[in-house]
Amino acid sequence: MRKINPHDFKVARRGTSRAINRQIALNLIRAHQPISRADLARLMNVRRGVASLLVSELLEEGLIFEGAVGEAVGRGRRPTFLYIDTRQRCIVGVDVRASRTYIMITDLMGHQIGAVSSFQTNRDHDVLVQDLARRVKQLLADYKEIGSCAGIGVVVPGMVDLAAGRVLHAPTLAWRDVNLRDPLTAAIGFPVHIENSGKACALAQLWATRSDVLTAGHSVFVSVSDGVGTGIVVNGELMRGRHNTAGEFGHVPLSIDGPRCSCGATGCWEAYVSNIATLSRYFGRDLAEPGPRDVDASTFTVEDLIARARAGDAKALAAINSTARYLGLGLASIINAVDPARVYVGGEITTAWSLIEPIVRSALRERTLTEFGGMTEVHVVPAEEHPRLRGAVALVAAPAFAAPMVA
Amino acid sequence: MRKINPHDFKVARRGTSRAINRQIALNLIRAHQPISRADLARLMNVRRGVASLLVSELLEEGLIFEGAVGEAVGRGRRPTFLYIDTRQRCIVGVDVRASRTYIMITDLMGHQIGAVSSFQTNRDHDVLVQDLARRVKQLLADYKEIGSCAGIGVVVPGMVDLAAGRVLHAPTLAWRDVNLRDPLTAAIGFPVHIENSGKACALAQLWATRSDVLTAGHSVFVSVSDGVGTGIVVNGELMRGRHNTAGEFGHVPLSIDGPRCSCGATGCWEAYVSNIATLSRYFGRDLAEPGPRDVDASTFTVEDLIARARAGDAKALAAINSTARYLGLGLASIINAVDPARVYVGGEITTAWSLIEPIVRSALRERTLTEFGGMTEVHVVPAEEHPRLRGAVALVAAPAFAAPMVA
DNA sequence: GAGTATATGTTCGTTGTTTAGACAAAATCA
DNA sequence: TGATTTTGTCTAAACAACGAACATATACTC
Repeated sequence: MRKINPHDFKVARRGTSRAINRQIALNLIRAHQPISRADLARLMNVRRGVASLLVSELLEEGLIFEGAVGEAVGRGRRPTFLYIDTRQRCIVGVDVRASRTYIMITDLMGHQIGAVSSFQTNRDHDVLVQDLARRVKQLLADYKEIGSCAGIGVVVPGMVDLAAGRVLHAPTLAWRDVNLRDPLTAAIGFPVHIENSGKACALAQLWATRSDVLTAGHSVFVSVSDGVGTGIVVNGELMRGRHNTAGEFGHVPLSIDGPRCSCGATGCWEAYVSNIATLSRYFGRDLAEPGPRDVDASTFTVEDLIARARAGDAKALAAINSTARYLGLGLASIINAVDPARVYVGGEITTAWSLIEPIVRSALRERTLTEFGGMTEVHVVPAEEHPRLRGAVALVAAPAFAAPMVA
Repeated sequence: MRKINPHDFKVARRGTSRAINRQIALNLIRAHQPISRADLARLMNVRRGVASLLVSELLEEGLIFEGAVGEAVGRGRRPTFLYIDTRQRCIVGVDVRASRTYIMITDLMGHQIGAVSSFQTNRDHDVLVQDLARRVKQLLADYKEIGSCAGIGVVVPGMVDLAAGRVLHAPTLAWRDVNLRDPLTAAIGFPVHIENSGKACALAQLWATRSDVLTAGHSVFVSVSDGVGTGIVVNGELMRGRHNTAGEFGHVPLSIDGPRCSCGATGCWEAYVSNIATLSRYFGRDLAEPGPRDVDASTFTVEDLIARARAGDAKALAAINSTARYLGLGLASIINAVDPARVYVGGEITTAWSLIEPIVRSALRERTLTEFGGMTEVHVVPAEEHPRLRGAVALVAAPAFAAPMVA
């Protein structure tokens, strides 16, 4: 039950019905391919004639293509199968992180082509833009046979002004109000989309075809790394808020008297569960504080810590278990606030999931208000799936499939 | 950019464009009445012919009516003004609270008719249903000349299963899984809508005509009384989540080591800012704990406390100031999570707003992540506006104006 | 192998809706 | 009194869903 905004609405024009049904058809083909015109008509509950017209329109625009004639199910004429046309177009996804920047190339469905490459992130954004432009151009040249590029998606660990294409604040990169989109667009020559990494991860899961049935348009992505990034999907739409800064559950407190957080406040969830927090707990001091560090502490990662815990280091296990408990307590707050059908968790800590899952779940149940909330599905997204890169790709791929704005 | 759910979508039928434009027209008349067909056509950017057809449809259905011929602005034929037809229909709003239950009767626009009445809440829900049915019937008989009743809206301080019309859990009433809707419908004979009070308050503000311009579909309602109720509006739609339990920011922690909350957990925001928490702070002990209470503590209200603070009682002022600070800290979490254009605050504590606003604002700024967030408008809703009763009424009134479900 | 049944995909007339423009009615101004 | 302007209605054209018929292609049956 949405309210129509009397100052910003979309009147239905002559072509609106067609536009709506066209997008529905496109999405059904995406979700059920290979699929025939007749099956499409049955799914949409319209006459075959209508489905045929919609299909011919999508064919003309090159969004879908007719594959081989399929096998007949019983008797009768064999169907001609339809597919999303992922040939001749590609998407480049870029994940800018504090230490390294990752690049991936995919087809229009977001299927990975070739390997993920990476290079050291230069914190001077002008240099980074040049680095990126060179590498993206090289990648597109290497995969020339795949066809033209539909766009570049870039995710950054910080807040983004979508309209201006600017990174408002990225603490780990020490960026403030950096225009990344326009210089990149100018240097590469293809449209560039920029977004916060947590939001993009949530988008990627929303648009992943496998998630269709269960999440029903309500899901949450929590990315635990140096910081904690979150993206919230409500009613099938990413929650952006008034300034595209919604969804920052990483800085909701667990204890306002708790440890200092990178954001300047104290006791944020992030200050309890981020990789830095976990390592600090292990080393028994605050790694965020400036000061001398031994070699161990500066190169030692959470993966190393998990390895030690698995090898029987009780102190390592205790540090991870603490993080697990705080993770569950924070997830409970998100579940109480959003009531999602599923929570996705990504980040290095998930490699220890078999160790920590019971602790996470028990902490989660401890603070969820309802029995349903306590049973909320928590789904681990392993690093090999490259959730941030998939999010970057989704920035480019998703708009073509989105519902038209109406009413 | 909403995703189309390939398992639950709405195909555009022949009448879909009409249905969309009909609702837009209805909303524009609601927002701009009195308005002529020609002005409506200009606002919608359609031909006058289309607007005329839409209007005649709305006239036939009795949703609007033609008023007197208006004054001509310059030369030319005078316009005939259109209005939402609030005659001959009424709505009854019911606010069930732990101590008392309130009843109000309004027209279809939600404009109050007569005075608000109230009676003591009987915690036996069967008795309460009978009490309510009798009083609502009496009220409708008293205002017989207003016309037939479009429906009864009931708000309760607890979680509600909308599909089943059941109150899942209302702690202050000690209700669990109580079917309120069906017995009430049977006893009164008009459709009954039940909803959580925080959600309903948010709905009422969303549908209040004055808020159209500024909130842009992103707003939050926080109701501070015995507990803390919240309702979140995202993209012009109330955030319900998978089980209609979304929006419970009252139980997001300020400090997980903090005081015990009625929900069973510790350190919830509610345990810091609810009226009970404020009074406990003043009396120096936990009022939620069972045990002997002096007369003072059981009849003394937050309003009394505020009166003492205004009269110069330093201890009272300190208790209120603490609440103000915690209020601001919690609001910051909501703002970080939702990034609303405006936050509405209701409840007894708002009568002290002139005292506490600077403290609330400063605490809010302390924990908001962005400058924009820190500037988020906080709007006090005084008790005289009866926000919960308006919410109850909105449950009945809003569906007629909502955008049609499409795509 | 011919005929029948069945499924796919196209075509065509019907109905409903927006779009474009003309027209009558009503008011102001010269 | 006539020109001008605005409102509201009406008509034809374009467009899209609806409904049914038709051609095509395959499998099954006798």
